This record gives sequence, structure tokens and C-alpha cells, in this order.
Amino acid sequence: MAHAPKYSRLTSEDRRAALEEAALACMARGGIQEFTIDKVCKQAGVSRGLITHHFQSKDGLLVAVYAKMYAKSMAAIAAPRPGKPRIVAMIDASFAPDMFSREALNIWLTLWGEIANNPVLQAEHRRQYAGYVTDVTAALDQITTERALTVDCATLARAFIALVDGLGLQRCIEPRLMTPKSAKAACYALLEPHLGPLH
Amino acid sequence: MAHAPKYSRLTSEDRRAALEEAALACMARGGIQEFTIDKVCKQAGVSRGLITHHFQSKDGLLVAVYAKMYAKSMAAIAAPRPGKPRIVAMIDASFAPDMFSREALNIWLTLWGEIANNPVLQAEHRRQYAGYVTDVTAALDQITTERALTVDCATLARAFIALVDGLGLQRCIEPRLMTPKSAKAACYALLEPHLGPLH
DNA sequence: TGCCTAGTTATATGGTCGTCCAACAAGGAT
DNA sequence: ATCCTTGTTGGACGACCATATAACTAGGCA
Repeated sequence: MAHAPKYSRLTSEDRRAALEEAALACMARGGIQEFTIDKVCKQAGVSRGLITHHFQSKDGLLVAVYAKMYAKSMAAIAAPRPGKPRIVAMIDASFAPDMFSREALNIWLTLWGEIANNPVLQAEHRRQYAGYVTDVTAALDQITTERALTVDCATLARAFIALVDGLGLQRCIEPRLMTPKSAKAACYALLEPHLGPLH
Repeated sequence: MAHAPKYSRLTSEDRRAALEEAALACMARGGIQEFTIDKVCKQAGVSRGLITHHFQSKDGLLVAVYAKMYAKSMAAIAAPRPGKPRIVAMIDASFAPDMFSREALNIWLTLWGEIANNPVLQAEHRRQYAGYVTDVTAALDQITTERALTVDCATLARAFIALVDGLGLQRCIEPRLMTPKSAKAACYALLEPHLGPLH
């Protein structure tokens, strides 16, 4: 009788992805307090040593988690919606259930808190964030060129991003008081006076 | 020869205030990682047992710290500036050096992260936050009644608060890229299209 | 079938965490 | 000058933390 394997071996790539997802689940559940080696490994169903093996250190996992969260968000935001301006597609994506949930926003809030105090993560953030600003600016530029407006899109983009982050913060802290609908309305209240009607 | 005292005794009130200030200094320096009993007491120059004695638990200190930070901010925001509308005074205060510093904003970011995951602090937040929304709404109402405008001030207030928080978040993470000047400009870009010129 | 690589487990280690508690002493009251 | 309240000290305690390391084994390959 062949003995059943005590565990399954994954490729390095697959195991890394599984650990990153487990880490996201932990962060979503309880913020930085749940982001410990023990809890992430228990969440993933593996033993404690694997994080050191695949990510060298806890900071290494943290950077990978940030990169994964960033990639997910950018992919959702970049998805085009036929017939709609890019900025409208971005707004729709930003406040869709997957991204505007307490769980997802709790991950972002946790990561922000780490970025502010962890130099390693701060470096990773700098590397990624510029791309987001560029994308939003381009989406605003699309409108202003179509409509021959003279608006400082870079500045408006920074304000828009801050507003989206702030709305997410409030949603995370008190989901009942900040609905996707009112969040979207706040975005249009900022943009439409400068760009004209968007929807 | 009279022996020198080994330590000085403060009133319960004074010692509590000193410990709260020490906790704020720790949070400003390094977020939640620096907010430990050992580090706060070392910052205050007292021994470890005092926090339990004056606040019962670490959570008790956390709630007191939140209340103190909140009171400081509300006091700064509520200070009137002669000849200016209240909302302009609020904006000026929100982006003054004391409140728009990386240190102060790191405290807020830390507290937000805790509010999202700590039921005790969440309860304290609910108790305090409503007052802030009310104050901002009233400041906006002052303009709309003066100018006979029909604007949904409650909704605009929520958007304004989210924007201020988001601007603070960006300032905390990358102080160089978010100056007080550009932050104020973002606020006026949101409000003035709905209220008319404010400054 | 047997080997070998590399993914995985499990334990050890030294440090830090929050809380508890008994002893101590400062400084006002008498 | 002595007492007493209460603010304060500092060590004990068990739990948990991140990391290092040695032993184990799954599964591909020859």
C-alpha cells in the first residue's frame, strides 16, 4: 500500500503566490496584527519555515504583497469599458464591490501604514506610484483634449487620487456611512465642474 | 543630609497627560510599531508599570491618545479667523505646519489603522466623528445661506472630509510631493465650483 | 528502480510583547 | 516628627514574535 504524501510540493512560483494570497487574507481580516509569519503560514496551511525560504524575510513578503495588491488594482482600473471615457471606467472600477470592500480597503490601509514607516516598502511604493498618477492624468487629458479645455490635469489628478484614497479610508472605517454610490458622487462633484458632464 | 528623591510624583491627571504625549511622540516617530508599553514608558522616562496603573491596559491608553489627538485637531480647526468664513479657517488650520506635518499625519494614519481593526477604538471613533461632520457641514451651510445657494452641504462635507484625509495620507507617505499649497488648492478645486469664490 | 534536487517540516533560539503584583517611597496630612 | 495614602518601581510570567538550521521527503529524471 502506497503511503499518502504528507504534503504537496508546489513550484516556487505557485507557493509564493499562495503565500501572498494568504497574507492578503490575513491583512484583510485584521490589519497588521494578523500579518505575522505564524498566522500567514497557518492561513496557507504550511509550516512556518516557508516564508523565509521563499521570501528571505517578512519584509520580503510584505513587498511582494504590496506589489500584488498594486498589480490587482491597476489591472482592474485599466480595464476599458466600451463607449465610456477612461476616467469613468476608473471610477467604476475603484468603487466596484471587489475594490471598495472593507477587506480590500483594510489591506490598503495596512499597507499605507507600513509604507509610512518601513523604508523597504517605501522604496517599492515610490517605484510603483508614479505610474498610477500618470495613468489618471492621461485619463483626464483624454477629456480635456476632446473638449478643448484648458485644465491642469496633473494637479486635478493628484486631487482626484487623494479623494479616492480618502473615500476608501472612510469606507474602511465605517462601511455603512460611505456607500459606493455616494463615493462616486463625490468624485463627480470634484471632476465635472472642471471637465463638464461625464455620465 | 536629606536624600534626593528617586522620582517625582505627579497627580494622576498630570501623569496621564505626560504618558499620552509620550505615546503621541512614539507614534509620530514610527507608527504602531513604536507604540508599545516599553517604548512609551521609556519615552516618558517612567517605569513599565505606570500605564497599567493609569490606563488599566494598553487599549485604555490607545483610546485616550485618540481622544487627545481628536481634541487637539478640533481645537485648531474651530479657532476662528476674523473676517474669514469658517470653512476657510478650517482649511487654513488643516494645512498649517502643526497639523500637516509628517509626524502628526503619521499619528492619524496609525490611529486609522487601529480604528479599522480594534473594536474598542472603533467605539470611541464613532462617538467623536459625528461632531466633526456636523462642524464641517455647518461651516458650509454658513456660505450657502449667505449666498442663497441650494447645495447639499451634508454630502459636500463628506466629500471634503474624505479629500482632506486623502491629502493627509499622501503628505504622510511622500511629504515632498504634497505641499500645503497644493493641498489647499485641491480643497478649493472641490468647494469653489459649488460655493463660489472663497478667497 | 534508485538517486538527487529542492521544497517542506519541525524544533531551537533569543528577543519583545502585555499584564500582573509585591515592595517601595514621596509628600501632604496630622 | 510620624503616619498613610497612593503614585511609582522593577522583576516575574507566559505568550508570541522573526529567524536560523537540521532533518525529512515528494516527485522528476535517469
